[in-house]
Amino acid sequence: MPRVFLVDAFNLIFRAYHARQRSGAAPMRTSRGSSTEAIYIFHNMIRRLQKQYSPEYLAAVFESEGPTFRDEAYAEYKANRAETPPELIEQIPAIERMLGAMRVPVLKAPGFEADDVIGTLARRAAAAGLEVWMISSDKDLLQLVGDGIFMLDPMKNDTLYDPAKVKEFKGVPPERIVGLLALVGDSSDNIPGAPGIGEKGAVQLLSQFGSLDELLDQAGEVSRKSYRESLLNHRDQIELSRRLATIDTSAPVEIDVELLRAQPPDLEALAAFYREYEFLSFLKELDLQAAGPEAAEAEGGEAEPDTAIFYDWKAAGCPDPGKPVEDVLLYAFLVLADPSSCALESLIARYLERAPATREETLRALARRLRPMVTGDLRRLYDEIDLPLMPVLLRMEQTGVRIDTGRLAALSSEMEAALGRLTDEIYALAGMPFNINSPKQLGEVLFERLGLQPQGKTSRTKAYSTSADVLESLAAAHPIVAKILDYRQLAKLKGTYVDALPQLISPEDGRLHTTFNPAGAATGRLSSADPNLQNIPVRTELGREIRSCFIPEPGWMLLSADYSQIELRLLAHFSSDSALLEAFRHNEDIHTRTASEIHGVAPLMVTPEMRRAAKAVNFGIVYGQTPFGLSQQLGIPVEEARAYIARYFERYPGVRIWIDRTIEEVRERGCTLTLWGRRRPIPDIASKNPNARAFAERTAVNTPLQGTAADLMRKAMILVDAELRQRGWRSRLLLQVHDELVLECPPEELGEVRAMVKRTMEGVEKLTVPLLVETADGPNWRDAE
DNA sequence: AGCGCCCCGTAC
DNA sequence: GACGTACGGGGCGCTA
Repeated sequence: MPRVFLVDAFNLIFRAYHARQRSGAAPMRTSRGSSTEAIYIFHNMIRRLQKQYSPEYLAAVFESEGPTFRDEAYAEYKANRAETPPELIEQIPAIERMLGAMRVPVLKAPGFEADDVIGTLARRAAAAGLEVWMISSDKDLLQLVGDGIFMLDPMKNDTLYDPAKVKEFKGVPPERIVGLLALVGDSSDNIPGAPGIGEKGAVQLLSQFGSLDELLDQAGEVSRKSYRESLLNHRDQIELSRRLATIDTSAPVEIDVELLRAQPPDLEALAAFYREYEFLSFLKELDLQAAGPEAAEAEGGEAEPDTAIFYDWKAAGCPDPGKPVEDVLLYAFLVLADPSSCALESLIARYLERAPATREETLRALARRLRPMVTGDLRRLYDEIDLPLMPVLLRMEQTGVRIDTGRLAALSSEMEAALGRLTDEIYALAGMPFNINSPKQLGEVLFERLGLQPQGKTSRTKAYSTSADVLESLAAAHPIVAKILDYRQLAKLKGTYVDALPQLISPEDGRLHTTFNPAGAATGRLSSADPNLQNIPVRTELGREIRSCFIPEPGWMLLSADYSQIELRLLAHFSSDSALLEAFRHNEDIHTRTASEIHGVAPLMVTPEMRRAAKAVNFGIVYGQTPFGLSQQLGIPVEEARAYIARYFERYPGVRIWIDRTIEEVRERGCTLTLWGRRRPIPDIASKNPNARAFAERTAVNTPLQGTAADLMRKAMILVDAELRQRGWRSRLLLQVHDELVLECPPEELGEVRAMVKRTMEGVEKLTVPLLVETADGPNWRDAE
């Protein structure tokens, strides 16, 4: 069906202009000093919409000058609105001229706002059988959505609103948006609404009573007193608010939709415009287009007729196997190894003179800049690991994982009740109610009201610390403390997992789909978000209850396979320390072995407490732990911790040597390297700030271990996925949690898949110590550990 | 109201 | 200050 795009010009110019100001971007001016920022932004937005969606009809709708019917109805209308910056106003005539050159019609109607013009045209075009997309970030327009009318919000990642999306976003369907606005009001338009009724209350009332009229008629029956009185006492004000919020769909716009049909630009006028406003890259592009395709290609460096350029695979989907692919995100991550620097905005700022008009051009330009930097080891990593991993990740994301929602809901109710009880008890012990979730209020209650001994202030704001280890040390001093610790754990697990996860379940297939970011961690680990499925609880009993809600397809099994002690094995490999090598070659329990070494007793004489301390030391070595850190961890004096660490290095001298050598090499080279040559720059290694330098040194030690483990796992995932597919098995990868893979398997495949996964993961690379993979399976994730 | 920072707490 | 890598929830202050 042909589409009509109605662009809410001023709304978008205003929003995009402010977004750019806030981002701190340098102001854009011509050499004569006139501002061109808004012109440039809007130009790019229109070009992008044209390229990306190729609408058959397109028009830009502007506000007309002078008062509208709303000003006549309500003198205070928009009285709160801040003055529009004059330099933005100045650019509007140029924008209209530019649209002329682009042959995009400009519409306005005196006495009406852009919303009314858009509404009128939208209804008319939809009635004529066209599909209408309103391009805007104005929530008021959502009232028009439905019956062939959609809204696209370019400021929100091109979110496209249909009636279901409106309901999801605002809590009410499009036909109740006006009611919602009338109740809630709008401070920026100075629409008063119903005092004391906020968005939540309004959604609840409208869902209960239906329309605004029904609500007003039955206002006496509203149960909450404050709402009832607000509705009864402010009826006139609510009616006025409704009138102001309602878009007029019968504005006098005497224009035939056919006149909005998309046309090619007036190239000469556009070139003149670009010249005048000094948009030189666009001017050059026009010249090249005029000179023909060969010239355009020569200008672009090597030919890319065939190559797909990616940044985000979720938008674009999987290319055919064998098709050349350049992924700008992967390139950037190999070069920079810093997740935040790999954001598109940040890459543009770092590598391009100015942002190209379209996303496609941006990616092309970035690929051209980054390509020559991905050579040698980095090129091999790209070709053999990072790129082949992408389809695997995409499949895992698309598959998702099944959740036992009933069990999760039951857990939520139990936890709710327990939290209620704890809250009462805590208030009673405190002698007053307060917000237990607020560290500030909690600190005041504990350390001022109840007089407990503060353990120190938090680093930045110098507030009382209420962290778990502080509270644990105070548990004996007052009975409230243990209750607060219980409350914290329950509130955390309930809020972060039990209540959050069901909301993210896809209505399409009832499964939970995460997003894996291949450039999410500086070491080369993956990260997982929305939801993060890499930090599902496991340590406490309640946490494991949550884990047990992750379940396979009915009748199938979950299979978990995890690398045992991968980082310590890599430490053995890198350091060649003979005791460490021997321990792993004999497949000893490494923590018991370390305890035995440190205390000079036979492994059989190692007590659980000795093993616990040794385990902390082993972990600490990998993280570059200090005596202070270990003393905190184990609750022992610093001197004792220092002695432990010293004993460790006496028994594993190769480790000491490797750590020193590694730091030295990073100092010379400026970066760390994994086994495959993935680089991470460590600029602070030469810092004069001792703190920064110490941090850099710990990073320098940790990154080769963590990063090599991450690379191993990436390779293993590619191999496991390939084998599953090649064998035509139905078993599939679901999750990766750094050293663990989770799959779901039909029962008849379980045995073979388990053996294959173990063999593949263990055999992924030949090291001087064996890699050991432990597998387990069960009817849920908890029981597959 | 939306955003960002902070504190805190999950995971490996 | 003090243990590496992440994500995210709630509080809270800032800006608009």
